[in-house]
Amino acid sequence: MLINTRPDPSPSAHDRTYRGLRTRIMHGEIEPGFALTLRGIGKEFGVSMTPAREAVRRLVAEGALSLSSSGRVATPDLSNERIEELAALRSLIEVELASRALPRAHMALIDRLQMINGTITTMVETHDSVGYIRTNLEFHRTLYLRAQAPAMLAMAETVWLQLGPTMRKLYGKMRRNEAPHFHRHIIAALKAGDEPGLRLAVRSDVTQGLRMLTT
Amino acid sequence: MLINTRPDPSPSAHDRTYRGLRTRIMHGEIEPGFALTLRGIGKEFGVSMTPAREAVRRLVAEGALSLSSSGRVATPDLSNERIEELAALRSLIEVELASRALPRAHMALIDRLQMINGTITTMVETHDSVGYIRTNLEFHRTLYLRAQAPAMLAMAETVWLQLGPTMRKLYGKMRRNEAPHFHRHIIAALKAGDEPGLRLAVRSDVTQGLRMLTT
DNA sequence: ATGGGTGCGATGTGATCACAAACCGGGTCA
DNA sequence: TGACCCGGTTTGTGATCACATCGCACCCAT
Repeated sequence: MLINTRPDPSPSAHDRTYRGLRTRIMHGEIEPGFALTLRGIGKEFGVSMTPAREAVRRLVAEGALSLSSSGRVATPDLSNERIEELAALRSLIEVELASRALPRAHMALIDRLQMINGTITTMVETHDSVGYIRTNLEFHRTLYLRAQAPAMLAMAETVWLQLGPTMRKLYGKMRRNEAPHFHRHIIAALKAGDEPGLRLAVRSDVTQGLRMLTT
Repeated sequence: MLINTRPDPSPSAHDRTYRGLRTRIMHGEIEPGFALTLRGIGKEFGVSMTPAREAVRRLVAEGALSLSSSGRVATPDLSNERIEELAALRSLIEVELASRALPRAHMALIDRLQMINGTITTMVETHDSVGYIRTNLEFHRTLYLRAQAPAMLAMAETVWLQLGPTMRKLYGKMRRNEAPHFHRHIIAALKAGDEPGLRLAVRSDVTQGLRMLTT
């Protein structure tokens, strides 16, 4: 009766457009500063301008897109200060999410995380930066889902969304030859039930990428 | 040239509608579960359905409004678990904001906070719950503006927005006869440059209201 | 009298259109 | 040669319309 957790049986045109754009942005498939047009988005998703505009407005509200003064829409090119803020937000929220997930982390979850981490290694080896970002986010989301904190998770995803295009630039320029080793620390802390260690590992993993950009 | 921090010289119809609704929601002028209609919103702000729909979509994206399965829009009626999450988010983000504002807090800021706190007392005495919520938020925003962290502040305001209608219910039912005394602790810690004290005071102030609801 | 079906009004959705502003050329003149 | 102007084109905005869906109340049959 009140269970509306169903993912929506008939996705509206607006929702398809929104989800499509959102995924592309979050996974870093669009470079910072790239300009989009409503008619172009509409044509791409087979809808008219109206749903395209709603999807764009929604993404602007979430900080995934930037609206210039004349209404032109583009992916944002973040300043270093803003990147630092967003990294700090990631750290704050995700450390809390990990901490809440810890007591509920069964062995099945840890196995799944290890499997995802293996996929990340594959992505690194094949130099698939989009796949790397997507799988890395899947690693974090899988862990945080156990926290049973949907509002916090939504907040964290909003931050990921804002960092999407920048992550593309970041991981594009860094010589990456191995999966993030802090993921192993996270898994180890989960196994040991070590909360301080988990918090430190998550914080380190989240803020490691930042150092590449602002220095 | 690139300075588009100007608050927008000609507010569009969509923006007026959005801001109007947002203010009313954040200040607790609408009770939880109240239903709105696009045509009603349009008539109220003198615009057509299109800008009204965009404003609603934006507010839904920010969690300020809830979209039922059939597309009907209403202010959300939050569960206790969600309220706890949002309170925890407020605590995480606002403690960080206060901490970042501390080194930049001059005497003029402290004076201004004390003045706002006086206004809060007035609001309490006149039983103006909307005015109370508005002035209380002004107190926090004035402090956090000094942190020079716009992304974090935006995140905090999003949380306020989601809690708006619930705050109305909360402050409506509590017998309140004095301004929140943790505000005095905040001001004292600012004066003393006491960061741990400030963090504790902010955390206490933010989570105090929660206890009224979930118990 | 009451339960269920039916039709009308209200509501959200998406497409289309008219319009204004912005952008991007080329062409012209100093 | 270079800067400036100007017109065509692109783009966002907001209004309006047609339509599907939902809710609700009224009415009829049992």
